[in-house]
Amino acid sequence: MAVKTANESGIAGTYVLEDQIGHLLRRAHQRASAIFQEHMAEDLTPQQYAALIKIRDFGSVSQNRLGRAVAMDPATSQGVVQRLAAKRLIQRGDDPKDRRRSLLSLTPRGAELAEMLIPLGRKITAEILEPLSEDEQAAFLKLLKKLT
Amino acid sequence: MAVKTANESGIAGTYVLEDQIGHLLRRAHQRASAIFQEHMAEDLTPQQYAALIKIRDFGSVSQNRLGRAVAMDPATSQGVVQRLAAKRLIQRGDDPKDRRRSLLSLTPRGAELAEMLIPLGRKITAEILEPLSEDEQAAFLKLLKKLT
DNA sequence: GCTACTATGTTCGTATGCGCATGAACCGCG
DNA sequence: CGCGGTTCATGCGCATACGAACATAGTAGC
Repeated sequence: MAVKTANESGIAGTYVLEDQIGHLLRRAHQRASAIFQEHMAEDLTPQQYAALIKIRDFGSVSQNRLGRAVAMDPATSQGVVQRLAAKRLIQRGDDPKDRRRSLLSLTPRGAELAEMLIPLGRKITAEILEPLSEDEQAAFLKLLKKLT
Repeated sequence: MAVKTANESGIAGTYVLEDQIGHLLRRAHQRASAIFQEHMAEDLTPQQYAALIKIRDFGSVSQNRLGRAVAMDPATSQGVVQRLAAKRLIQRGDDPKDRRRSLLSLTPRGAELAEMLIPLGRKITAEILEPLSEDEQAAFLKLLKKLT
């Protein structure tokens, strides 16, 4: 029964939601987050984990700079930083050179935890990629990076 | 406990957040959403658009079934459906066979809008994939579907 | 026909995620 | 020095996203 009218380009095919990249990316991200939450310790969310690792890499960093590094809006990183601080994993110090900034750094507990969580992060990454072969994983990573 | 040290695989290398799939998927999804919002009409969010298209495909569908079709939690689809109804794009009817359900369907305005938006959806998909060549796009789609 | 299980829609709480606005502080240039 | 533009942190509003808990409504097994 007349499925053709849906078609603007004359020929074109059907429009299948499940074939749209945006939708697929959303679902893949959903699955990745679910796997992450399933295995991560300390009730850390993916974003909290990312922030923790980045602060570890920087040693000491302002909130905005951290946000840019992990691709978070300033308003968003604000909340993430707050929750990490509430968990006593990071602390805020003052920047003597810029009174607007608060310098974030890991607490001893945060530093210790970060080291313990990294191997866990590797396992999670492996599990997310498990449906793909080695070669496919490499190819996928390469293409995904182009879409960032 | 004692997950050995930071390194379960023995050698392993550095741990770069930017190489983790979860993080890359999140960023790619972020970019896709941004491109979508930039071009979509009627202030429709990606999820609202997905729901609209799916209801169009179904003709008439319950809220939970719709949610499963577009990969949304019942609690989440509730909100999306509410906002689409507030925009007068969909309407809720009663299911005579199951008094728990409310059957969703497009309003005339919603149906008309859906037809107009589909070509827009195609353009958006194309723009999101623009950084990739034709071959890469096909390969990426294929791999991405395996991770859903 | 009754009971146990399941399904549906809803509300609550928490966590992103972003646009927009604001106040404070910094910086470059004249 | 001072002024305009920029940066930083924060707040508010809206929209996902999902777990948990609920009341109501079907359904399967006995």
